[in-house]
Amino acid sequence: MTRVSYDFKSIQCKWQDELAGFSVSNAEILSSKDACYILEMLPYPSGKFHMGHVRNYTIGDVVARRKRMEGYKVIHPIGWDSFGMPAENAAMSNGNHPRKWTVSNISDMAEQLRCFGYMYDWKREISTCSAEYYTQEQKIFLDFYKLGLVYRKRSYVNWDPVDQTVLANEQVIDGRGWRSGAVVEKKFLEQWSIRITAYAEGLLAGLEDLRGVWPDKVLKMQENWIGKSSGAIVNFKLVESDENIIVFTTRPDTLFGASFIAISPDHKIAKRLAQTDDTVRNFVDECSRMSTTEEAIEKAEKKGIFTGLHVRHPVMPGEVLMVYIANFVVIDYGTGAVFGCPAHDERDFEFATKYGLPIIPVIDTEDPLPYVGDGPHINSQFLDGLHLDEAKERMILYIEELGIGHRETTYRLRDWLVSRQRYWGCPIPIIRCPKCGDVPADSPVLLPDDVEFDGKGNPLEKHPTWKYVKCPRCGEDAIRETDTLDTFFESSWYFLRYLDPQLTTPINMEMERAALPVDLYIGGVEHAVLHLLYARFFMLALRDAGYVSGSIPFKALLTQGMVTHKAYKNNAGEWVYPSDVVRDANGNMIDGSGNPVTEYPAEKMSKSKKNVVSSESIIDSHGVDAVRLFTVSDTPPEKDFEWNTDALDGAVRFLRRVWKVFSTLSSSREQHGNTILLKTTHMYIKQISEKYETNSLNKVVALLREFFNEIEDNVETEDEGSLLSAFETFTKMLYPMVPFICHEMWAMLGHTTKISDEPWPQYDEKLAAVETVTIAIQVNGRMRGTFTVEKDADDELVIQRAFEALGDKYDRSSAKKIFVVQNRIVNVVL
RNA sequence: GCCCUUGUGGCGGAACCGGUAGACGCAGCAGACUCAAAAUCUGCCGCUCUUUUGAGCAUGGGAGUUCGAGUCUCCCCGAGGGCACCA
Repeated sequence: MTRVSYDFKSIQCKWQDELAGFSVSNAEILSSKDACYILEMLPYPSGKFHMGHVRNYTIGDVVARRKRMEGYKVIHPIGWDSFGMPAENAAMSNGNHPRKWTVSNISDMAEQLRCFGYMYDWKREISTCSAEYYTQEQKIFLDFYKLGLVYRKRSYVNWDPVDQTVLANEQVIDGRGWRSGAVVEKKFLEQWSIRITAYAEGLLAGLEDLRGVWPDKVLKMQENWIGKSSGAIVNFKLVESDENIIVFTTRPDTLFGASFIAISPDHKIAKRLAQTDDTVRNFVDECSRMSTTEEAIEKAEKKGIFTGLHVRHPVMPGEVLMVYIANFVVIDYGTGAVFGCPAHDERDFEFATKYGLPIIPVIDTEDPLPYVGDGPHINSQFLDGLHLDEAKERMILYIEELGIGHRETTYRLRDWLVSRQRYWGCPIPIIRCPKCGDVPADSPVLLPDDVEFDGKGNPLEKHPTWKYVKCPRCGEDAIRETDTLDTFFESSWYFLRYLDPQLTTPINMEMERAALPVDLYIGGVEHAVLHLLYARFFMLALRDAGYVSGSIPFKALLTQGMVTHKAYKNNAGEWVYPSDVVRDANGNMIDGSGNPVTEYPAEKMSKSKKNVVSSESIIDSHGVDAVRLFTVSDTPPEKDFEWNTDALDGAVRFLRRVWKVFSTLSSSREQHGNTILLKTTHMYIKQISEKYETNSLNKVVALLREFFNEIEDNVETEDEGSLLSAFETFTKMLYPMVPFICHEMWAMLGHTTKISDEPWPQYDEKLAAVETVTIAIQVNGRMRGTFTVEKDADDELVIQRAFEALGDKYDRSSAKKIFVVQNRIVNVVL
């Protein structure tokens, strides 16, 4: 065998093209029953390929390569989420057109992906900013429109003052824009929305199908986001007029404890009063100025103002309740009005105490008020003595009987606001005609290229000609909608487009039946309620629009953790690159100029903290295989991964050792009898396959290293053929993680076929079986030694051997009881 | 405030269904090779006492169930995440 040293650079060069991709045609997929769709969240082409990408795509590639060896027709596509703000911002700062900027970034990033040896089907590549993609999306949009799932209305919306656009609820995190981080303002604007709330129940039910295959955390987050609550609607009649105040409650059982009504400052009655009453107007204005950030809400005092109005108690004739406008009642949940039951609600209690309102207990309890738990009802006429669930039920039936209310379920989920006042997005294909109203565009709406970026407003709005069109219905002058779609719209269905990216209709349904749901979807957990909720909604809506047959986009989900690194700051308050931190003579950390440095705990890699590691420099110094191996070693995929250059060195060291053993192998395949390594090999095939199956890649690496240690230990003693055979099996199982070195070794071992075409190793149950086991001996539950015995030996023999091993110190006759767990333990109780 | 997850050596992490805690690595220590260093190889490596042998203590803390608990139950503490004037 050739004895050249491990030179990762030449190996990378040699196999780059070989590894760059595998294509499986639709014909192959449709004719076989073994499609396996492995997908990683598509990247935004920022131009920067960071360690988060490396981790995400390495995990996906390892899984895809192994599935392919297992004989599946693997669909493993890649594409570009290429609409969005950064391209437009770049255009504003350097005058480069967003398309040019985007295309050039895509080519840079595609090159990086090739460098890492990721196996993609490049024939399926898509870019969401291409007309082929977004014009198909417009068809979907219009079909949703026809189904009544799209509407335009004026309402309070989240306005991001930095990105100069509105945002969906899901995109506001702690009162700030998800991308810009700016405090979101409330504006009353006319915007396009998607009726995702129509699918609230379906989205909730769909979570049940994903239990066990999606992380519990994600299911829980979506469940909370949808926020179903059941209760009742109750009408309270105003004393002063014929009007009603409609209230939603989850506690109709406490209706007899009602002592006031509170309406939102944005409630129509509050607004009407504000027109004539200065005190009310001042109060309403004050509330609208109130910040909606978390901290502000935390601190805000419960405040209210009496309207002068009263309502009749719906179930206690003769009783009258005062109506307040209160700052804690929000307009966009329930009906924007509540009844206050201070005895059994903390907020109502605070309010009632402040304004001297009655506190009427209706649940018998020893606990101090407010008491929100269950208990027998009191002061509640026909509910007296009943507990929570039954009391609720009886009250709902009662108000339904009286015709003053009904059972009601509400959701926290809001409709998805999808219009954005930006250029670089999919144009909303609607034409606004003064005569006909909103009319669907009769042909695809292309983004014009000749636009100006001066940073003020939407360039489409200011384009001299683009928006002026004739109405497709009446032929009169009309204008195009100049808003574009939220970019989450594109990522909500791209996994369907990969199945047939050139098709002249949006989705190839035959392929959808064959390939969906995606078998494994890999990406960051930050999309738990954004992208992952929208994609689930899309499947439901697309099914109703006749585009797909299934309802689940992703069968299994793996949310990988962040890549983190320690950060360092010097005494001047500047962040310092980890590589610039050294230790002085006293062992204290200092930077290059000798300033003392403080270490900060590992955090997500970010340029501003200088704790980034560039993928280019690291593959240059350590090689792609080592980086790939390292990123799947040690840490489970779903946990945060702390970058550690020493451990990366360890990965290189391991590959060198592998190479060293490889270069001493003989080409002889002659084997002499039943060897130790044969059994070892089968045991490891079994274990490693199992760990791959659950995507426990860190455990796969540990087992591969154990297996290799065994091979290495037997280099001198095993016959050449057995050694070679064990090593080849090892190489096949190592290959999905480090494809470059494995391709090279496989070829040099004299194979004319490629390792990527090898079938996954199978094990023989008999050979993989353990023959002897080590049994632990305990006396009164304390470890007192071990002994070995053949597997499945009967208890009597095991007990005998245990006492032999214990020696003279213990006598069997003095044992009160002896517990034997087969193949594991003997516990002698004295 | 509510909900969820989580806590194991100096570090990342293993440990099937309650049955030998610490696999596999990283760091560290000692030795071999070397003029020396690096690389490589060999050995050690939870803590305390002990000459070896061994004994005791150890999975955030405290109780409990059990022959036996990292694993199950209850209480408390810490960390991370989600939601939030949600009626």
